[in-house]
Amino acid sequence: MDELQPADRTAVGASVIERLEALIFDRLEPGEILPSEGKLAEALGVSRLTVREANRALEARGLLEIRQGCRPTVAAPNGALVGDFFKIAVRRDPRAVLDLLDVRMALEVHIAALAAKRATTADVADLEMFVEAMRAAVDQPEAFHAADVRFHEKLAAASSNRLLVFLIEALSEPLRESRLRSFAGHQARGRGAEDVIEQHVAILEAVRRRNAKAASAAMRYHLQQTERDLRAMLRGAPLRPQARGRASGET
Amino acid sequence: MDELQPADRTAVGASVIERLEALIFDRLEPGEILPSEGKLAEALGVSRLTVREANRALEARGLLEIRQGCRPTVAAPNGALVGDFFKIAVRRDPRAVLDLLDVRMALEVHIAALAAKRATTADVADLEMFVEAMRAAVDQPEAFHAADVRFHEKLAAASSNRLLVFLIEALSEPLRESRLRSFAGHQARGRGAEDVIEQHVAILEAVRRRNAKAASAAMRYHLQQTERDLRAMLRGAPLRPQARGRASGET
DNA sequence: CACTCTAGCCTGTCTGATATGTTCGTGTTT
DNA sequence: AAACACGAACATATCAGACAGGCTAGAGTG
Repeated sequence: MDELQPADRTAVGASVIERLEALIFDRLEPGEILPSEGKLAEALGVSRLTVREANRALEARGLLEIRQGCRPTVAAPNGALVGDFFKIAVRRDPRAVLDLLDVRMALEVHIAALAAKRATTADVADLEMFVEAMRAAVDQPEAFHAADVRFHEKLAAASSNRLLVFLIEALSEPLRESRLRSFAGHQARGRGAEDVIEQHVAILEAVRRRNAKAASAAMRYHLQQTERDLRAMLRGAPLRPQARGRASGET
Repeated sequence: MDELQPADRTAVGASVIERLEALIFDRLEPGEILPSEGKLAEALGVSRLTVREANRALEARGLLEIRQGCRPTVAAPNGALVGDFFKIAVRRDPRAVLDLLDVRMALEVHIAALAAKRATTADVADLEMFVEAMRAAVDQPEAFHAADVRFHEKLAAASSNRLLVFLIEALSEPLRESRLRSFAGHQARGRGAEDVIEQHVAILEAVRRRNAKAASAAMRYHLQQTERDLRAMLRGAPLRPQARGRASGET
């Protein structure tokens, strides 16, 4: 009698979402595939439409991946959702970029400390490699920036905390979109690149020595310098409206 | 020729989502309402179903609120999405709770420093009030815990960083679900409550004195103690399976 | 003026049909 | 025999029309 009969024709969707969610968490691993919409509709006693909407909702929550022609596959957790949230916040209020920098400071400083405690020798070797890549790319802003990002991502990974990795990942996207990238390029061109490398070396060496406090301090200094240069550049050339190819055409 | 005509009948949904997104960000404020599904379908030249799915997708991303009978309203940004992400991560791997504690440590330590720099006298007064509430509730675990949470939320607000507020909000939900709440109650019963109050006072006083370093240190100590006690309790009585009313009945 | 109640709007769900993308087995070719 | 091309079966994407149930505001009543 407790089998939920479709007496209420209005809460069916939510019920289907819950049941699919339970199915995904309790019986399936990331990468596995779900039955097709038709099969699920029949099994759950609802229409294909309802299953479809449930699938889309779960996709939006990062639990499923849906492509036309293929059955839905269970998605591995990733920071895309959180990145979306940050992007939305910035889009609603551009000043939120400064808040993003605060968040990054908080996370990276802690990451540096954790990495100093938990990094393996292999991790340290990888970090060193990225610093070398930066040295080799002082004249190539793109490559320099890429190596910079990889260094920070690797450091997050070395903290052995997957959530921190996701969060750093989520932060880098909206920060990059906010013209901080062109800034990084600008930064790399001048002799500032050497300072940036030096700051990364300081972090790396602190991690190698397993000195959490020094790693935190080095990271804090690095981000403070980055933010200071950024603010200086923004004052110098404040938000030049991105010159896209769009001349006119606002539907 | 580049006006997206519905020649492709397969990318219509994504296009509608993008257009609605632009509409929401560029022309509407939180609280305003969108046209009904039917109107939008007609205006965009697609079927009601497509608009409906777009609406649900935007709802899942935290941009809309949809209730039966009412037209969709633009939602204010909130941390629910991020909270969902954390909850999902924990559900996939319960050990992620420890990662959550790391994240909280990172954020709260930074929040304490920012609050020391930015808090107004009114903020400090509010914080003091919550400490008083904790003092008055040493024998009422529920109220004690509530005041504790309010203190931390208020501190985040005093950092003048809305993203940090959302993140703290997002963290508290899954942490509470992870039986940390019963722990807080347990903690409040013993004389540990006095220690906890003392730790909050230390944070409060550091903020009042505008001493960012001291505030950070006090917060770090507080969270370290909390985590230490938590681990001790988990070792003492490891995950007692929640005794619900369910005797038997797994579908 | 306050209260009720209903008509109309809106979302929730179902049915059935067509278009488009994916996969995999089959058959052909080299 | 192996590699490639092709098509049938399957799966999702979208459309159209219909009905059920929730919500709101304005008409009507006391």
